[in-house]
Amino acid sequence: MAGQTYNVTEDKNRKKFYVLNMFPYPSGAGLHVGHPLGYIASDIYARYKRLQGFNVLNPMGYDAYGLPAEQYAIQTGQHPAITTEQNINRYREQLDKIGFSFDWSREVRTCEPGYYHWTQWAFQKMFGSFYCNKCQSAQPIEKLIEHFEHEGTANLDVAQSEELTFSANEWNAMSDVEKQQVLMNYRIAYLGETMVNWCPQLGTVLANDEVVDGVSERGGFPVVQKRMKQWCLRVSAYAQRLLDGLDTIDWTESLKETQRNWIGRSEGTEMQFKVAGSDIEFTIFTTRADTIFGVTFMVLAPESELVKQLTTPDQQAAVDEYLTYVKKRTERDRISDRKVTGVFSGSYAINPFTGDNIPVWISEYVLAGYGTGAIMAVPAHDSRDYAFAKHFDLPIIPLIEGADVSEESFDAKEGTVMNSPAAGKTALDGFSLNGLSVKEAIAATKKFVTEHQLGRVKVNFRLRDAIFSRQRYWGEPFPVYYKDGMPQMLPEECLPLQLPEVDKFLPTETGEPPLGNAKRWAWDTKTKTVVDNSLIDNETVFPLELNTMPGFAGSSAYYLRYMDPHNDQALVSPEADEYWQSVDLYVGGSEHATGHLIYSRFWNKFLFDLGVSRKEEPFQKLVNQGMIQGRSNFVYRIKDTNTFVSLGLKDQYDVTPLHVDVNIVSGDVLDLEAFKAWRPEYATAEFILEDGKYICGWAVEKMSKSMFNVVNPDMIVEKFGADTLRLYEMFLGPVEQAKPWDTNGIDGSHRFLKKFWNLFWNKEEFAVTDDEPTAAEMKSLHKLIKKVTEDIEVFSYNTSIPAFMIATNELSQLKCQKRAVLEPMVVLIAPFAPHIAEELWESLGHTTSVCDAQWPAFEEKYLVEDTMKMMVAFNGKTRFSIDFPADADNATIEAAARSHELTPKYLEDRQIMKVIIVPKRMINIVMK
RNA sequence: GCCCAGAUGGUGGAAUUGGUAGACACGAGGGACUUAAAAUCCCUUGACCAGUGAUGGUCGUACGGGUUCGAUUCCCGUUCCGGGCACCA
Repeated sequence: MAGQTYNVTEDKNRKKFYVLNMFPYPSGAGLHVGHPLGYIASDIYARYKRLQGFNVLNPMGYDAYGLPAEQYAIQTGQHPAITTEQNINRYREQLDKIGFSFDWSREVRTCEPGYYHWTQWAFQKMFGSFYCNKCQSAQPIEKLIEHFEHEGTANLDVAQSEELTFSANEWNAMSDVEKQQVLMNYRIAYLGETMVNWCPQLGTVLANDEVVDGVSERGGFPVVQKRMKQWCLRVSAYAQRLLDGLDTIDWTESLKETQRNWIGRSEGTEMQFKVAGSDIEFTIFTTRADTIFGVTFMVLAPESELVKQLTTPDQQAAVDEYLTYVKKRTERDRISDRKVTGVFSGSYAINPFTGDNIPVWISEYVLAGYGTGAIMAVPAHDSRDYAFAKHFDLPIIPLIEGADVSEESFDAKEGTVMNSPAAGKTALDGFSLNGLSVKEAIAATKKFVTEHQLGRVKVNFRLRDAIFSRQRYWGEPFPVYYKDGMPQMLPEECLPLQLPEVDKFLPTETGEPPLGNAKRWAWDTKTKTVVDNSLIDNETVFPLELNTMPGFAGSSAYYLRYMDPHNDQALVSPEADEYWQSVDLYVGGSEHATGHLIYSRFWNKFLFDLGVSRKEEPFQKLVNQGMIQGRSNFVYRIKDTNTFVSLGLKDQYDVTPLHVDVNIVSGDVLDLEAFKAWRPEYATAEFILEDGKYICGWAVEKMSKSMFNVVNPDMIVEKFGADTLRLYEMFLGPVEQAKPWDTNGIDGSHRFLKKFWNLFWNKEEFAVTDDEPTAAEMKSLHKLIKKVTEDIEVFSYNTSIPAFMIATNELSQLKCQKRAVLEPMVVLIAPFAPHIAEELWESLGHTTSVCDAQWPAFEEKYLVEDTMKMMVAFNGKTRFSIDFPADADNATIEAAARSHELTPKYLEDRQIMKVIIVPKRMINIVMK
């Protein structure tokens, strides 16, 4: 084992297999037993594939940029690079103890210039690209410029922030800065003034997936909406491809569903509404075009630009007051108290189908960021509109036959349409939906709207562009400088732009990001070097970007970098990429479903468009390992005393439950001396015991320091060995499932390994003979091969291990010491318990590593049962069973039946009419 | 509210295609070895009923129905737990 490496090269003579774990953020707390779960599962798979002859890439690295190191730096002044380095060393030490087969020569760290070179490079490429909807691909921005020079915005079908209209002449007449501003509207990485999630406590903006329930995911601080100029990635351009790609990959249905929800495709209609008494026209988006005859009011988002235009002078004061109120509310407020608020704008819109005047309201329940920020409200068939109409006493017109809308709206898309138009009224061009089903009505309305140019069919996505700036120090710097207020990219050959030194990691006094503290953070365009800020003259020396990139930047393409980690000419060479293609098995937590797993799919699709990545989807199969929860222990202190009472007796006293360190509890029995030594205040503790023991209470909680339920893998390895830890983690339950850690059961796994060992070791020496194995021994072996092979393929390791245990028990009873049986068993156990396998392999007289052995193939002939069972059942019950030889013919079966109770008399007595023999397991069915 | 995935002994969980439910392990109880302890090994362990006993019977996979000779498995409905999305029009 010593000195063995698992380093691989692109060996074209062998088939490749790429196994990947989500790389960890090296936190100061080190690994607990939950972290290695996924690594163990994927390591088993990697070792299995290697034994099958695959060239397996199984790399590991560190997602090294992150908030905790920066916050530690702010508190202590310790440079985050130092903290990160220390934590990485600790992680490596812990990982090495568990015996993973990682190719450490390919290790990456996102914070190293050699790595983030390519993060910056990809960002620059995104800046230099736009998204063409027609060819569904990213294209160089030069192509767009060419289009503008010839046609302006005519015949343009591209992803954009706003729909702009200008002619070729207008474009050509623009100044350079104006052109730059226009292009920003189309770039895939763009500087955009948008509403962002601003977290004042963290002093930075956050992406949508970093905000949970209106507070920051890290720290749980309030988040407010703020208009800011930030770098953004046009992820939304890829929405349809991100959705379609899900059908091509082997992920769990629930994870795909989560991504589908997040992408939020919705097919609907955009319709234009004119404003009464003016030539203003505005557009709304609806999925229920069929409800156009039930519209009784319109609603604008408070942030909508239309608010200014549509507010009448006599409503101005009320509207202003409302806008002030809305501005004060944080995201959290809006979620927690969902009260109905709003104000009338004073204007009326005209229903294009009926000509009716409809009041236009303003309310925060309409979101500026989705659709057009304006809706048509149909209170009868939308619960939100219904609540609004009830609150402000607006009319409600039911449109579905039989729907009772006196108490609540009827939101379901079913039923027969009525009142469309209402009796005695006529709509534009005699249009009517009455009598149609809702589905038909939606289709008919879409058709009518398109033909009469009242609007268009439109697909909307909930997926927002990713905000890509963070006001932090410990992240990738943008390779960007500013000239005339417009961002300029550093020349490609000047990358990487290295993170500068600062003396303070906090924002500057003027509120600029931490990089504002850097003294040497200016770009000299002549020498193409970073120079002192004092040299900035805005002619040849310019200020550099002060924001840094977010956490997901470095993790978005690391799987490509592992293919060719030391290449300083390219992110990945075409040769390496051609060989490794994409990740075959990706293992990690499902908490990344809407973050990393969306961003890296987007990032990879962009690189695919560029021709850098050969596969459109980066991760073919994905397995989410479940979280390992902690199992906390409690002691019960009698109030106002230092006396602790055992679990069974606690109800007789008035007690306070207190968390106790699980490491001084064994099988829920407290180690009293260790408890007294645990904390000074317990040194004089007294105990009320039951049966001479102190029994602790327990509960399943998140594994965390504060609950004293963190179990460190190092301790397990020290006590039982890495193989026991590996085996036990797999035996705990299905890999995908969340489950509590319970050290109690670990003895079983440990005992099994000892038993396995004792198949070879007869207390004095390794004893294995070259005798031919018996059929029974071969059967035991081949059943095991089949079971383990199939289980590994579908990742159900927890059922594989019992198979080992059964086989081991069977063979130990057979006093098996046959080489032909034991050698394959060692190979089989090798993925699960590599250390013991390696030692046994050597003891069997092999000079090569067990990794060079071949995974055994099972032979069908040993699997066939020698006896079959015939089951006799009637009245829904199995009555008895008869054994007979497996190769029996019908006469033999009949004879077997007759020799038992299944005689004609038996059948007659029970009024059994007929016996059916079905194939498969030869089960007999007896019918009355 | 919408969507997805679940529910099996005291516990974690097996049963992969509809075919003897509860593999394997933990825990518990009993026993062997031992001066003793540790270690190891063996037996019992879903519930209930009958029997001294071997054993036999009934019930039993959240709940209520259905399909089937036969359902943990398939279908319909209900309850509960977990996850995702959520003023997304």
